[in-house]
Amino acid sequence: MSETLGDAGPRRPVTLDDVARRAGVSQPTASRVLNGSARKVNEALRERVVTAARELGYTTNLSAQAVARGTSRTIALVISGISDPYFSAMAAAIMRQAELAGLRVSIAVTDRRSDRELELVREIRGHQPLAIILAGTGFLAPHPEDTLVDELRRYEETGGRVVLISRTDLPFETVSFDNHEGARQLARELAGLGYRRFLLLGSGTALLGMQQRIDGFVHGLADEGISHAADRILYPEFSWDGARRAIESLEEDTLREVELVFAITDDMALGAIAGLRSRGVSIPDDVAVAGFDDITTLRDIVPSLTTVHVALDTVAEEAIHRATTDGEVFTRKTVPAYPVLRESTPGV
Amino acid sequence: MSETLGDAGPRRPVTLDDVARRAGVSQPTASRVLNGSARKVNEALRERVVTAARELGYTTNLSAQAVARGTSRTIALVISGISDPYFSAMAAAIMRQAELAGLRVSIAVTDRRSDRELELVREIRGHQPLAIILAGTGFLAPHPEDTLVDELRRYEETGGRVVLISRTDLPFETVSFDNHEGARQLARELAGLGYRRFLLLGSGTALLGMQQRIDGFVHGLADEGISHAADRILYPEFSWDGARRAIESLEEDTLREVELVFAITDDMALGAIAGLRSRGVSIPDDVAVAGFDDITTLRDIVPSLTTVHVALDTVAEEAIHRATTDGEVFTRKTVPAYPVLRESTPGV
DNA sequence: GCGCCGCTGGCAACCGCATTCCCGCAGCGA
DNA sequence: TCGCTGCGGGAATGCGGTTGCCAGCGGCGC
Repeated sequence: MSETLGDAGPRRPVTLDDVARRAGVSQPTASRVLNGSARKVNEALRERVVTAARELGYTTNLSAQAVARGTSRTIALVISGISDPYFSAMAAAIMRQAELAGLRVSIAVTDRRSDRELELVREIRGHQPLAIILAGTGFLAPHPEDTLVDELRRYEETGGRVVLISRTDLPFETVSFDNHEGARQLARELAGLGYRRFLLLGSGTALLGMQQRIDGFVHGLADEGISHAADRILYPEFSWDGARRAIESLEEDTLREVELVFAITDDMALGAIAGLRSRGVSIPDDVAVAGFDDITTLRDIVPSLTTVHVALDTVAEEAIHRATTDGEVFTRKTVPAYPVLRESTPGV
Repeated sequence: MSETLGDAGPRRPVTLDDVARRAGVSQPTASRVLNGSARKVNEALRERVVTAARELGYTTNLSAQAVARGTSRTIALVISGISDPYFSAMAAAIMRQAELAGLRVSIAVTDRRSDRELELVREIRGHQPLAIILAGTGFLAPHPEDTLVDELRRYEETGGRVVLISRTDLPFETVSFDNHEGARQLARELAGLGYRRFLLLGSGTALLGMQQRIDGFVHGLADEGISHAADRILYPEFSWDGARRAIESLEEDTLREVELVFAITDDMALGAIAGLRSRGVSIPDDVAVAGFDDITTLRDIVPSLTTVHVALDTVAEEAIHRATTDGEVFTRKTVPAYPVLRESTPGV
């Protein structure tokens, strides 16, 4: 055959037809053998098809399959940023769970731009995945969320499932951490260690989950009879740098009064630490610091960071479960979060 | 119409046909308007089509488009792990460049299992992307690489492009850092700071790029007349924990002689630091430490880590360029890497 | 020995979109 | 006014795979 000499030029990919022909069966039969079908095929034929497929190096054209079936075994994950340790840990957890469920996952990154988020969702809709999981914390301000909601609604109407993680602002299936309770417990533990004068760093951007952490912390302090906490709450830009700058621009007097800084994320806690150090403050001797998220890659920070641990795997599992179980309506589910005390808050 | 009352049950997604019908044009015309076609369409019709599409919330079915066109604007990125800061930074860089080039990127994670890697490549082949970029450091040992090579070859034969990052062991387009030169320059700088007695941490798994870092470092020391360096090279497991354990199980006498530990990755350098600290060694006063990769998320480590900076964006750009430019053969390209001295190596 | 049923393979239609080809039409020059 | 050219719309076909349906075959019961 010309097989032997034809090594140049892009050859056409091997199709199911090729396999069928080589195995001497019809194309539907080959399809039934190679791609999970309910119908049985005679063992001898099955064997021939499998062999032919292997010899030819056949791979199912997943696009064609998706078109024909009208659906795919893929779930789409939308996150804010891939190099953010929180999101990458989340993505890893989701992928782990998805693999267990025999699902592919395709990741899309919004880069924290909500226009991009909308664009991505539209594009994803074009892929007709089984489900869309939105793990990015939504930024309410910039663009009309209704457009996004519309888009997601449309997607749901055509049989897709939408799952939100840590984002209770949209009317879809939601899985989130117990931000309020986690922060509250943390506050109580810290109060138990003798801390009394706190500085809280929230998010300048309106983020529901983040505000819950602030509220929970304040609530926890109130539980312990510390009621003046709400005086010292800052809302800098929601980032490492935002936290650092907030600390750096603090009045000297104000800073001197602070015993402990609680930031709503580990990332911001690190920014706060950087800011504190640039002002010559020693941690934890002068000021203690606590964060939220318990990010693994921060294990090497010195002093080790007191924070609130969130069960990513549980959240991921719940999310995948909701993504794959259709019909039922779960509404909102909350996963526990609990404080982890480390060296950055040794107590007074 | 029944439109008004039919709000229950999965409705069929809006297709191009629906749009065409509503706009009162033929389906090809709608196609030409909505998806980039060479042919022009009358402005009035174009308008009608666009409006109809918007009103109906039409989204191109990308799978169908891929089937019809036989190709897609997607590139597939294969990395070892998503929560590894190095890979997530790499992925972020690739996505940035891809977006500039108007490409989608779908990420697949091997979890460092080479069987999974093979499986993924087969699956990816089924998606018929424009290109496959393999950024994971290959693990040569476990499975016959030829199978992977076969698979990639097949993919190339059907018009796809394969690009490898930091992985010079396979016969495809390759972009990598100048590991050797980067490490060599670092060694020379450190020698210039007065360090003389080094401990090197390599990779127990055979990884070409990683070995180059060791070789380059040794070479650099030799440049400075330090020739006995090769005595103190350890090859622990290629991970944070591997490095930590290697340090912890060091003989007391051996440890006492060490002035500086060079690890082939920042990750391992951190493991080494953890190990050193657990043995009561102060950094950098007793022992200095240097790594490789210059991972951004480690900015908060104290003391800040001396390392070798790699230009991720340049690598990503080169990779995308190779992924999109067909016909030409680029073979192997090297991107510079240069040392960055920080607090972890103050000099003797 | 006949009829019925169940099993399994193949035919053909179909999924949603792109593209080729054909044809009508307007515009232009002669 | 006629013919030619060029543009743009539409019918038909194809992409790779799936699935409803029919037909043929073998097994079984009576």
